[in-house]
Amino acid sequence: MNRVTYQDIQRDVLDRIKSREWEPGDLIPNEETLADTLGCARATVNRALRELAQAGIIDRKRKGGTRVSISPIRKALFDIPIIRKEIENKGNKYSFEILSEKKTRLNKIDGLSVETIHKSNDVPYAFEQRWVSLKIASGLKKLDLKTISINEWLVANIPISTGTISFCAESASDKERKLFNISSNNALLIVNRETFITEDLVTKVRLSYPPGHKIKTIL
Amino acid sequence: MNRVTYQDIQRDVLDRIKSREWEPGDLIPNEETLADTLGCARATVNRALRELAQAGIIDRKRKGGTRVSISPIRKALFDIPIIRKEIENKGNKYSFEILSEKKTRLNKIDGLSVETIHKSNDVPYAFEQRWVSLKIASGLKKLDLKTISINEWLVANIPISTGTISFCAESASDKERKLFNISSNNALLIVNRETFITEDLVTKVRLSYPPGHKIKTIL
DNA sequence: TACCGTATTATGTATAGACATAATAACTGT
DNA sequence: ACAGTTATTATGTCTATACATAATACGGTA
Repeated sequence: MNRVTYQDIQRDVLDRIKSREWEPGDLIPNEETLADTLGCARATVNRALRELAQAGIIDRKRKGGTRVSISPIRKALFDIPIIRKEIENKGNKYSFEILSEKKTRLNKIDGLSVETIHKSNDVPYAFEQRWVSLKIASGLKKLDLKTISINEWLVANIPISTGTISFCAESASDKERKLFNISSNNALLIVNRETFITEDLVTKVRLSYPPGHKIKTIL
Repeated sequence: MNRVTYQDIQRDVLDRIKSREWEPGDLIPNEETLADTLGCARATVNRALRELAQAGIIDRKRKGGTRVSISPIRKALFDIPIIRKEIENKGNKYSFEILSEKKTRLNKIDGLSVETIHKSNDVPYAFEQRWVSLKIASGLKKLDLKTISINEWLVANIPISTGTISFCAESASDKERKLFNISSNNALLIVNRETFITEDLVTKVRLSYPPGHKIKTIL
């Protein structure tokens, strides 16, 4: 006489959708009847369905009821780790080198521009061009930069932020061709990130990865 | 005498983290004391914190308590829409053209290989190379292919699936250079997707986007 | 000291009941 | 037929309580 868990309910619902008992667009029974037929409380059904809705599997509307999502805008969750961890997780040695560092202005805000090359087992792994607001960078002493990368410093010291991230492809510049030691006009994967703390641009990063690099996730 | 909602609690917690009252790595009060000080039920605090944990803001462990996550921005949620919608959402006209179609085997499984070019206002937008398992493709008649793309047919007809997605950059092939009308050896953004239904590979797609294309999300 | 069982603790989950809210349906009078 | 009001419905949320479970701390025994 085991209890019905919210995960049981999720499995049940997913099975019915997979078996096409409930097809995309179909209205499924309401929480109360589901609770009755499954033998559990409505709150439990609610939690199960709420999470499925978050995942984009079903759509819910007050009074309108719950239906199987018709064009599931599938959502892919990517982990954006610290580069050091990304490398160490592969069992490789991480190191980095600061190539340049100078004061610049971005959108009329004083800041620091830093170029870093991240290495995996001493082989260039990613090239980082970063601008950091001086307001933030003031906490960033020269000493720090010798031991940890800005990337990591920021993550550890700026707990909450919002921002945007985008992926695109670009041909390698001369500088990048030299850094990654690639011969011809090759394709780099570029990640652009802007980070804000309550409206203020804190840092802006362009990361370039050499040909062959993949950013992967499981749906 | 308004009630405290779980969203109030989330705001409160986020504010304390932003103001560095609670720093990365810090243990925060347990659910019961939070409920007492905020004047609400533990279940409400639980829901608030559970969602923040899902978002990667905090880490929770039974008996261990709840602490502010050390590397907070590590998850990015991307929407993977149907290409037609992606184009129509920009207010452009969607069309597509099937370039080739033939039976092939992949991992000893019979299937159909189809090459499609997706267009936005009649300009090539993305090039799709897809393999679909014949078991699945049997439901896919010639008629269907004239009116909707496989991409869309699959999304509408295969409600639930798991799989992998990866991004990378590649230099354009001769074929792609012609399709996108690009002059030199240019960088394409490549999206590779594999979709499974309970262990069985259903479809495998390689999508290539011309130089300049961006896939973006808000953190 | 090393090991093993037990107590403690914080989170995880289920429940019944209540009320809130958004969206629709039904009804009303003009 | 129409616009405006009211009723109904399904989801959304909060509460209080209970018990489950994972991880740690605390013992005592060999």
